[in-house]
Amino acid sequence: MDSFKHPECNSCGSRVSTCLIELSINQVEEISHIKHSQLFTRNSYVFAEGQYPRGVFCIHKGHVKISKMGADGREHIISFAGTGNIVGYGTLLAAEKYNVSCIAVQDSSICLIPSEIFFRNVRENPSMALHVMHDISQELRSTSQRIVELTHKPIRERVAEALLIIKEAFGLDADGMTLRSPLTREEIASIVGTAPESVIRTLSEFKSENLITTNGRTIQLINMRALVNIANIRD
Amino acid sequence: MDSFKHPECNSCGSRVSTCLIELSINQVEEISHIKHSQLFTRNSYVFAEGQYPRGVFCIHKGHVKISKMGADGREHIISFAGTGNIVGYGTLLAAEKYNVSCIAVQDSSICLIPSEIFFRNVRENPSMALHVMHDISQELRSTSQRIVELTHKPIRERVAEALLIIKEAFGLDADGMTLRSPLTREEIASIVGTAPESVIRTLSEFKSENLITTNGRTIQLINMRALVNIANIRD
DNA sequence: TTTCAATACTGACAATTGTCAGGTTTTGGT
DNA sequence: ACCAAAACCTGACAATTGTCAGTATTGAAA
Repeated sequence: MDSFKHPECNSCGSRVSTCLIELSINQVEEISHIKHSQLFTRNSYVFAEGQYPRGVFCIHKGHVKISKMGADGREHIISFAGTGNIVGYGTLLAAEKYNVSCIAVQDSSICLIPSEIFFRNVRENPSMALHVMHDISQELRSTSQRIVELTHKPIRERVAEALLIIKEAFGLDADGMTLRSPLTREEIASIVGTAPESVIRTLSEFKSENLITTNGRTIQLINMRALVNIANIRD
Repeated sequence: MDSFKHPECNSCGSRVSTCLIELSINQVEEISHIKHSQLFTRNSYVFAEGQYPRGVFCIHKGHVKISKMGADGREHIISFAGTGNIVGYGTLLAAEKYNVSCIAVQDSSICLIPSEIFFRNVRENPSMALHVMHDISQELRSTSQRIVELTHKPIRERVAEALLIIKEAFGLDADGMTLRSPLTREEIASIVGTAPESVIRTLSEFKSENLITTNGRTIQLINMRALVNIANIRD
């Protein structure tokens, strides 16, 4: 979590893949000066449930999980974000405490854009405002989708889907099949909404059906088509 | 679903309880002329999964459920909205097809504000834009909350919580305990994410523990405190 | 390289929940 | 007020999933 040389906003992926694309060069320049930048090591908190937001976070490099503690003390992972994404504007705009935590799953370089400057730009720039609305709406859509999948699908389908979610979030190695994911089996269980043992058992099934192979913590998807089928996705 | 005499926006509850409060009298007047108004009977669709949005819906009077079909063909109810609420701006802003359906659970009077006029107001009025963002963010928060509760709580807790959700959405009769809800046991099951039989069984438990009484479809909450406890809510 | 704690895995068992089948009551339309 | 359809309820059973206990493997730090 040490401070270090600030990345330049101008050349940052977050600038072109998010609502910041709506800003002028001068506005980006201003943000570049005002923002804070930090390194977060794996498992360190970017923000935590119950804290008050002080701005929005740009992921300059790395990956984070958005998760939430259940009443029983178990984690549930709601989504992932990676290089070029912005996290935390939902809570900022709702003007409340965070109801989720954001935790680095890899060593990550992340910048904080303070509330005031974010709000000022949203207020003065209708295109940016619409872009933000668009992004939050998308988050809402995928969260609603997850509700239905978590409540109405058996574990086998949900584990298959989790593998696809991980692939989307972290990508594959050059071989086109090895998941670039630092997640433990327990974290996968927190995506699926089940116990780690159930995940492990399902992964063993998949192995014996030649859909995947594993090597320690890493997983290779060797029959993607079949996994998509099992996951039973329509959208 | 017949057309009928249009309600006046000026005196409508939606005007003061939503983002429309940010509009000037003239702007409200304009909407009042352009909007369409319809009566929806119980179980008729206000909009359906897969359709393209043509605007946002103001609930002048009545209640709707926002729900989604699972891959197994079972309904899941994500949330409710009632008199004075606006539904559907999430999808409109995401510029996609609806991924949820909106269905009247009572006979309801609902107005459609066309996309163009909604977008124009959002674009020209930063306060309205921020208000919309605020509301969507709140929806996102409660949807995230539901994910955790649905995946990590046993049925008993979720049924207790469903009763409290119904109370919030529909209110109580003058006696302070009878739920003003037209929902069937199957619909309650669609909130809880389980089979109707499981709901009925849990309600029977609650009855034998003197937490509720039932009279046909209607339910009286006679020990709210205990129900809150069982629901195991923290926020 | 060695060590040790964390993680991965397996099997057996228990608990929860879903499914099916049946009878009863309620509801809404005529 | 009646009737048919829908909704409610109960019990028995099956299937899924969670829990616990124990071993094997891994990988990060000394």
